[in-house]
Amino acid sequence: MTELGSSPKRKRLSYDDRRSEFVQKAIEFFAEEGFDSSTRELARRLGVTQPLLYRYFPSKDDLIAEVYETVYVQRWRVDWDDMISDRSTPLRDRLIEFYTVYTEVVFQRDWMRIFLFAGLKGGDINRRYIDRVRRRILEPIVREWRNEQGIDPDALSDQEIELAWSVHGGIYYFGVRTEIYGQKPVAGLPFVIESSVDSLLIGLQRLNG
Amino acid sequence: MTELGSSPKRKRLSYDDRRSEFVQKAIEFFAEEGFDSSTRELARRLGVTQPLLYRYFPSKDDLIAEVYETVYVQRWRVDWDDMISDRSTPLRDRLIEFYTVYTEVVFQRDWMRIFLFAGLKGGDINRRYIDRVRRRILEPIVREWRNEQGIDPDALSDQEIELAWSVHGGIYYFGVRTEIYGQKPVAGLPFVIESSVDSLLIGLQRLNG
DNA sequence: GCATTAAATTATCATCCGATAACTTGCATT
DNA sequence: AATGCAAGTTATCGGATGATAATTTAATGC
Repeated sequence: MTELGSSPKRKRLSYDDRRSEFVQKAIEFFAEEGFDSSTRELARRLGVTQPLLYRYFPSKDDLIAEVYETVYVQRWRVDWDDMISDRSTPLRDRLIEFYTVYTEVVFQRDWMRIFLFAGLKGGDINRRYIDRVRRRILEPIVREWRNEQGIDPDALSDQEIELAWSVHGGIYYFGVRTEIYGQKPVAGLPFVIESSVDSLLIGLQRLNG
Repeated sequence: MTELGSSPKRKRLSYDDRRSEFVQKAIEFFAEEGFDSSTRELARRLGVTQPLLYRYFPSKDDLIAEVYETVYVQRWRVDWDDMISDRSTPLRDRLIEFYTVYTEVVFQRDWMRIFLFAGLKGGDINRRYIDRVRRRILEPIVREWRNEQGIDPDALSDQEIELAWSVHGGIYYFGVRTEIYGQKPVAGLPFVIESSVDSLLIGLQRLNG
């Protein structure tokens, strides 16, 4: 007879299984409570003792580093690049589709909160992520637009990128308001994505008028 | 002969002076180090002993509450309302002017960091601030635009507000990128504000097309 | 079934934290 | 100059925290 949820003596997992279980729970835990929360409380929620954590991670900071790695590297989808560059469909449709799936990943409470915690902690994770967004999302978008217009895709300007940032930020901030600050959105996410994409396309047009 | 910076025996300030000195330094301190940082370190930077803080604030949380109050209530400029509603100048100019002075206040490192820390801490400060932005900034903007168009100012729709949020968020996110994540902006703030305002005006036009 | 080994726990340390109580000292009033 | 009082410090408490060492215990190979 086992107890509810987990058996009373849930011991002796393999090293790899235990380790990934720790990282997974640590993501949830630190996302909700912040990185200043105690390893004891994390261990309590894992149903293990606190010193056990130190047999898998040399220090708390090492565990945190692993949390970063797992969230930001693991959840980046490689097919996003293809979605943006798939010239068999109109750019507007591509961008709406991309931001729909992108926000499915990014508009998750743990993702957003850990991103904010990391940014305030002052490491370079956020800077690196932002660079990646620019190179892998914004610049390709502008290039695709320029290609569709029949102008040199590689001659993109700083203003075009900054415009893309504004639109991207507008969408992102929708997630912050709803997921972090708990604001009920007055109109839905699909509307925000569509009008933002249109706004970007019109803005690019105006810049190259 | 006094030492550099402050006299060696800088004692006996009046209650009010000391209190506001504590609050002011606490804003800088918590903005940089987070609210989980110790009262001992804060006292050290103030050049006083830690128990002295407790003669001015019953608890650490009370001090933090005062930090919130000071930053968000004190720095809100009452003339913002007038700037948005001043019908002697074109709406576009008003909005550019407003966002120029608004970002001068909001794009400050301590303001932004405390806002983010507060949001992650989970109180209702951010929700209340966001409500205020909607009621005092976004709704007036949309009403002004509708008035300029000769349509009922009070018949504003959810989509119009959400559109204003996207533009507002795009501008705000520029501040987050530059002030929090330390990203060098590729184009300057004036460009972001101007193109964002234009984007809003065009978007409103499209919604009412 | 017994030994080996690594998973997991118990016990503990040094430090830090928020908060309180008791004591000291500078300043204004007379 | 003596006095009253509030500004400021010293000392300390109970609890939490990251981390380490020693010990126990469950699974695996023979």
